[in-house]
Amino acid sequence: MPSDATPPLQEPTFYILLSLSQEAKHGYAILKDVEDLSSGKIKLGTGTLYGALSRLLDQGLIQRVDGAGPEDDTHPGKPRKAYALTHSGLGVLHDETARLDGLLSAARRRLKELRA
Amino acid sequence: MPSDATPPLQEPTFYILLSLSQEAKHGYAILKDVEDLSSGKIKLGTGTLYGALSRLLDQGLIQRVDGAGPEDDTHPGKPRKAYALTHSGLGVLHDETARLDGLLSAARRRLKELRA
DNA sequence: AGTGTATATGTCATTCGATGATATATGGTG
DNA sequence: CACCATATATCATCGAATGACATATACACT
Repeated sequence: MPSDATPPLQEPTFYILLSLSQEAKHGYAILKDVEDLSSGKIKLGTGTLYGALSRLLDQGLIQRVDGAGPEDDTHPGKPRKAYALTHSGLGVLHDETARLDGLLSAARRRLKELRA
Repeated sequence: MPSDATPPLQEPTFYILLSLSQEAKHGYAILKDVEDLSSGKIKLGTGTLYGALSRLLDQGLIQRVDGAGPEDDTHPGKPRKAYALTHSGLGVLHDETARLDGLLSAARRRLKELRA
C-alpha cells in the first residue's frame, strides 16, 4: 500500500519536515534552519513550531531521539529535545514534493498559454 | 506596491484561480476543469468550490462577469454565474507560483543531499 | 548586583479555509 | 416517469496556522 491520502501539508509543516530530512534537530534549531532554508522568508512562530511538532509526533511522521550531537553540554535555555524524521515521515515528504511538482507544472502549462 | 503578504493559497484555491487564468468560467465548469488540470487527482466538493468563490470575490481576486460565451442558451440546472480573474487575482497567482517554485527548489536541494 | 539578550520550550484563544452532508432546481434520456 | 448530469448554495465541523503570553537559563555588559 503506497502511502495514501495524506492531506496536503501546509508551508510551515513542509519546511519542518524538510529541515529534519538531513539530520535530527531540536525545536529551536529547526526554527533557525527554516529561516535559512527559505531565504529568510519564513519565520516560524513558536506556537506554529511546537504545535506542529506535537501533531507530527502523534501522526508518527517524526520521533523523539536523544542528545542532538556531542556538543549538547552547556547551552542557555530549557533542556533541548531532539526530533528525527521517521520512515513514514520521509515518505510523506517525498509524496508532498511530488504533489508540489504537479501543482507547479500545471501552473506553468496554463500560465504559458497566457503569453501566447 | 508589490502585491504584499498574501497568505499562501491552499491547493483548492490555487487550482480555482489557475482554472480562471485562461478564460472566464462558471462554477461547475471550474469543477470539471480542475479535475482535468490535476489529472483527476483533485475533485472539489461543491462546498469547497462555492465557499472559495465567495471568499475570492470578497478579496477582489475574481469578479462576476455576464454570459460565459454565446452557447449559454439552453442548459440544465440553475442559471450559470460566470467568474473571471481580476488583475489582482492574476498577480496573486503569479506570486503563488513563485512561492511554490521556491518551496520545490528548497526541497530538491535538501533531498538531493540525502542521496549523496 | 542588576539589566539585557539569545537560547529554549510550551500553552492558549482565535482565525481561516477545507470538507462532507444536505438541499434545491432543471433539461435531456431511456 | 425515473434517472442522471448539470448547476448553485448553505451549514456544522475539523484541522492547522497564528500571535500573544508564559517560563527558564547561560552569558555579557555595566
